[in-house]
Amino acid sequence: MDIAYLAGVSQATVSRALRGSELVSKATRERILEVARQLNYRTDRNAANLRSQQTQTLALLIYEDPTSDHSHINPFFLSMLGTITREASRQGYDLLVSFQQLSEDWHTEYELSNRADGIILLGYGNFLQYEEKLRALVEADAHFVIWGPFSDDQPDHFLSCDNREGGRLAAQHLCELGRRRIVFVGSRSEGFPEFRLRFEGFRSVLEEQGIEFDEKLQVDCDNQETSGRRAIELLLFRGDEFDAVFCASDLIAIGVIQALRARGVDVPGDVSVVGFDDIPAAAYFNPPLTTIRQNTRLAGRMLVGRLLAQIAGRPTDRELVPVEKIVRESCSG
Amino acid sequence: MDIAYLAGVSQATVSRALRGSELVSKATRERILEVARQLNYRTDRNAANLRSQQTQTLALLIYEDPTSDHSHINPFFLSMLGTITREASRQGYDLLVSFQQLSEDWHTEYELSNRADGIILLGYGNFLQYEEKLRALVEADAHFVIWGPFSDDQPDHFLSCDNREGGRLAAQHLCELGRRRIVFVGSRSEGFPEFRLRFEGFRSVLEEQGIEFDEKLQVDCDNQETSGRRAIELLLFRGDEFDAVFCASDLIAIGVIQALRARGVDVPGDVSVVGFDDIPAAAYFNPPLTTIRQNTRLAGRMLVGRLLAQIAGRPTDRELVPVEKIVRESCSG
DNA sequence: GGGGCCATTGCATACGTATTCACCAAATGA
DNA sequence: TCATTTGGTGAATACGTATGCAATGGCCCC
Repeated sequence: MDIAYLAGVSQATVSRALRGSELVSKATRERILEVARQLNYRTDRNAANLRSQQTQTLALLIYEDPTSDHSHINPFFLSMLGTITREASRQGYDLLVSFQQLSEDWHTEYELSNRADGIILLGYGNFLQYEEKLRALVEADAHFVIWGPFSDDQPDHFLSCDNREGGRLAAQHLCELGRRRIVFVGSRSEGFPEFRLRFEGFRSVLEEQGIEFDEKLQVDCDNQETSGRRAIELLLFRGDEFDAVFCASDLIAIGVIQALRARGVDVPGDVSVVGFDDIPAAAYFNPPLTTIRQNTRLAGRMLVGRLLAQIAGRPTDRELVPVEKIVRESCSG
Repeated sequence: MDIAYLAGVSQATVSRALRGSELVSKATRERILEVARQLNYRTDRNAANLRSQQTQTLALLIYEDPTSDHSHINPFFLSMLGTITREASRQGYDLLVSFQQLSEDWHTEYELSNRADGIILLGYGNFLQYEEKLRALVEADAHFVIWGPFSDDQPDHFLSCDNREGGRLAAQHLCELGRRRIVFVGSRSEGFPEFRLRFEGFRSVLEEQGIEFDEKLQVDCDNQETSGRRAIELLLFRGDEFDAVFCASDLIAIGVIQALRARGVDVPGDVSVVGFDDIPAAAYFNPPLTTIRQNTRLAGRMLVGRLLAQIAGRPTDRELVPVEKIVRESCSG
C-alpha cells in the first residue's frame, strides 16, 4: 500500500481514513483521501471481508424447478428479483444471485463460506420439501429469510403477502358480480402453502355469503400455464357447470382463459376469471386480467429489511405484505 | 483450522487436498475430505480470494434509467438476467447483480476492488454517453463485455444480436403482406445504436423492393411504452397515411397498438405492426405480437463465454447472436 | 513547573488460505 | 553400498485490511 508512503503516514492511518474513522484528524484524512482519489484506489474487498468477517453481500437463491424447461423464469420471481436487488443496493449491500436446485446445498455454500452475510430464498414456499435443511440453517445460526407463508415454529424467517386476504378479495369480487358456481384452480395440499391459504380465504367468503363450495369445482394445478389449460380441459370434460374461475396465480389464469376460449367459452361473458400476482403480462393479456396484486416493491423492501435486522440482531416485525384487487376486463361481469 | 489437527496433517496439506491437488496421496486426501465432510467445513472464500487474487465471481451491471419510475424493469433485460445467471452458474461462477446509474462509477467499484473477475454491462448500448469510462476500463485492463453493437475500436468488448438482419426480416415480412407505407417508430440517432441498425436493415429491404422510404414516416421514440403511444398520436395528428408500423422494440409496439386502437384503427386489419425482442408479454398481448426474437439464451451464453475467454486470455470469437422472425396476429395482413 | 488528559498516530497482529521452498523417506540405479 | 531421483509432506510466508494497544506530543490546570 503505497498510499501510506505518498501521504507520509502509516498503513493503519490510511485504513482508518478511508473508512471515515473519527480517530484521524481532518487534515490528514483529507490528504489521504486526495491521494487515494488520484491513484483511483479502492480497498480490496476480499482483504477487508476477511479481516472484518463480514461481506456486505446478500445471496438471493431462486428455486429452479428441475422439470421445467428453463427458458422462462417465473415472472413473479423476476419482479421480486428487481425490487430486492434495488433495495439491497440502496442499503449498501451487494446481491449475489443464483438459481439453485433443491438438491444442491446452498446452506453451507453461502453461509459457511463467508460469501454472504445472509440469504434470501425465493420459491421455497413449500418448506416441507427441505425441512432438514431448514433445521440445519437454524442450527448453524444462519441469517436467512424465506418468501413464503409462516412456518409456525420459525416465524422470523418467513415473509409472505396476505394470501388469505387475497383469496377473500377475489371471492368477494366474484360474488358481487353475481357469480355463484366458482371454480378454484390451484392446490389445497400442504405442498402449496400459498395456494392453500388463498383457497381458505376464498372459501371463507363463500361461506359468509351462504354459498356452499362444491368440492367438484376444485381442480389441482401447479403454477404453470399448461397446467391451467389442462385443469380447464378436465373440468369441461367432466361437464360440471360453473360461471367463474379463481386461479391461484396469473400464469394459471392465462392457461385457463386460453383453454376456455379455445372451447368457445366467452371470457368474461360466460365465465369470469380472477388471477393472482399481477405479473407484467397480466395487464397485456387478452382480456386483461383481473387479479390480486402482491406489492412486490414493498415485499422486496421487507425481505431485505428483515434480513438486515436479523444480521444486526435487531428484532424483526412480523407484518404481512398487503395485497390489492386490480380490476380489469377478465371479469367485468 | 482444526481439520488439520483431526486428520493429523498440516494445514498446507489440507488446503491441497480440498482443492483436489495431485500432490497429495490418495489415502490422505480421502481422509481429509472425510473429516471435512463431517465437520461440514467450507473454505473461506474471502481468504481464498485474497490469496489467489481472483474471485470466481462476475458482476452484472444493469443500467437504470434515472428518469423511469423504477417499478418495472425492461423485460428484455430480465430475460437476459435469467440466462446470464444460469450460464455463469453453470461455469462455476457466482453472479453479482446491480442496477447502476450512469453517474456512479462501477469501473473502480467492481474491478479494482477485486470483487469480481469481470463485468457484464446491460443497457449500455449507447456507449457515447460514457466514452471516457469505457476508455478507463480498457486502460485498466479490466475484463468486461457490453451488450450492444460493436464499437469499431473495441470489438472484443461488445456483443449484440444481428440487429440489421432483424430489421431486414421485419421489412421483408411487411412487404410480403403488401404493405407499402411503413412507419418506423424508434430512433436513428447515434444515441440508440441498436435502433439505428434495425432501421438500416429495414430501409435496405425497402430499397431492394423499390420502395422509397418517406422520411415523414419515421418518428423518434425511446424504449418505452408511453413513448410509443405518443409517437403514434403525433403521427395521426400529422395525418400522414400509413399501412404498417415497424417498432424498434416490443415495448414500443405495445404502446403503438394501444394508441392505434384507442383511435379506432384496426390492428392488423388497417395497420400491421411488427415489434422487436419477443419479450414474454408479446405472446400474450392483444393482438399477439409479430416480432423479431433475439435468442436470449444464446446471448447469455455468449456473453459469459466471451468474458471468461477474456479473463483466461483466450481469443474471443466475434459472432453475432442470431435473430428470428416470430409471426403472430399483429400483422396477419 | 509538573502532572495529567486528550487527540493523533504507529506498531504489531490476526483474519484463513494458497503456494514456494525445503525436507525426508522410500525407491531406484549404478 | 552409496548417490540420485521421486513422491509426499510440513514450515514459512504473503495476500491487504482492520483494530487493540502503546506511544507521542501538545495542551490545560493546579
